[in-house]
Amino acid sequence: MNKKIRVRFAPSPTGFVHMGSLRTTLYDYLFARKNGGTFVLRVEDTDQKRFVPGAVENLIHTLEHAGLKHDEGVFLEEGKIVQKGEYGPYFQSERLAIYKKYAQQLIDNSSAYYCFCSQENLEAMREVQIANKQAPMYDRTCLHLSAEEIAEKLESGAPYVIRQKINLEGFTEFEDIIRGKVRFENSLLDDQIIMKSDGFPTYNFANVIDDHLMEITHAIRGEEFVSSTPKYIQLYQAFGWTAPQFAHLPLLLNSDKSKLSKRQGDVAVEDYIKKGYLKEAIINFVAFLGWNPGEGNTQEVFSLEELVQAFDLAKVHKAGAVFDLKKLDWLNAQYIKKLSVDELYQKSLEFFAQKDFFMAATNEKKTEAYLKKVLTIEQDRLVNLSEVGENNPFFFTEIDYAKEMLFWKKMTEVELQQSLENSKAVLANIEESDWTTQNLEEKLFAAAGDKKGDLLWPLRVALSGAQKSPSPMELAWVLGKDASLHRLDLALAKLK
RNA sequence: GCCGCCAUCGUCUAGCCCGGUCAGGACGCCAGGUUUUCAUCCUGGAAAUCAGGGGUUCGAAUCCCCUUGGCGGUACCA
Repeated sequence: MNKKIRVRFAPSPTGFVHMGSLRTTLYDYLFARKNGGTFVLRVEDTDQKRFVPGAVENLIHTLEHAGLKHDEGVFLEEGKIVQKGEYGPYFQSERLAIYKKYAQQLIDNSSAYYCFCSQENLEAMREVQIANKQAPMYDRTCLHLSAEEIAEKLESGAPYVIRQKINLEGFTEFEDIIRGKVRFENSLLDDQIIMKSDGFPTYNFANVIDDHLMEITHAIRGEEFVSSTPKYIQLYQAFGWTAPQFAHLPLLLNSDKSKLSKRQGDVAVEDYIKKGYLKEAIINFVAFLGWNPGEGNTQEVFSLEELVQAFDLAKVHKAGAVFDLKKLDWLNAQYIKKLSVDELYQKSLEFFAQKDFFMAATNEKKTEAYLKKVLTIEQDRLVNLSEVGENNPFFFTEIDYAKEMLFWKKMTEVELQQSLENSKAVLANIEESDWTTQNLEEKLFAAAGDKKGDLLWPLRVALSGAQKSPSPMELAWVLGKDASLHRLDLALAKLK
């Protein structure tokens, strides 16, 4: 009853981390942290056909990047996969002998049996059943084989699987932490395969064996496993084991409410990282898809630590949640605003490096000091890191623009020239050491009087070549005195 | 088909367990303000007859029943 809480994240290594998997892991993590439990990472690599090289490394890397550190199981150390903990091995592919032993135990106590039916026959049987509007279920042909027949077939090396012998009487029910009581009629349960003909266990079997052997107390997983849970429970019963507590999480949905899929957009955590979403924003966002602190709490932005404090598995919803990028964007912008310029700079470098306009820029525009100035201005305008510099390429490139853009409202050419000369005089009079946005603003405002547009608009265009840009003071500050004066000269040259 | 789960603004949701404020917040959207443009920021607004229909009750989003719709499962995938 007071056993130490142990949860596991048990992904199959298919190559990338699905957003849904991230949320499951996050809930595992939050639940473990909140309750002082242990969080185990176990790799469910029982499907050899789906083996993807490098998937495990990628998986661990992504989880660690997200900050969801586990305590036990499979880790990555200096690029190498290592296993830590007293319940290993943590790769199911390395536990084959264990599954074999337990499967044998079930055969010995008549809770499982050999099945020699071919896949073609099974398929044909299923088709007939469906045609007859019956539920597709194994017909137990092999359950009735005599001991001699079984021995003979095994002797001859015939391929076989091992099936769980379901107890068809009565019903099986369990108490789901999220859904409450769920009950299934046993007569509807299928004699599912627990050991495949290649000697590997199915997820349906390995999951039960490992959760028990690893002393998992709470099985937190996706809703898609609800209907197989009664079979797992029968397995626990057949062994005389106590089942863990179950918590089945609601699904993540596309905007059309179908299960979140690749076809309708990016589903991999890595995709969002590459697009410049901060891990904190992704975690925060995904945490609220299917859960909410409730009780009138209206806080939206939560750090991982705050999530640990507020999290409650019982408050997780039952209904699926649509994955709404707009809210992710907003959250990401919030997190970007909270960054220090140093942090923003560090995180932005790789994104700058992806831009042609940046790579083509002169060296003095790639310095740390210069980029930090650019980022200071952009911080409030960024939705994600990948758009860094994108809206203000004039910080990096030479500019060109039509002369007409320089005019503010109904200004004449003479007035425009005066305006630009005026700006030039003001800027020329400011010492390099006083070159701050605050001081620039003070001096420019003083020179502009109450007709700010007449002075500031031409200056903006002269400095940026664009109609939409940060303020002229900010532009001048980033560009520096020399470049600003130079760009003013270029503007004046257009009037000649 | 069969089994199971679910159902509050467009979206994420609070409220539901312990019936009784104009059903609250956030994103998005619209309008206004700040402002030299953009963004930020501030203010305001539209937005759910609480899926529909029956009950129970003085009173139901909240309790009960039915219907509908959506989703999941029904593999030698997980």
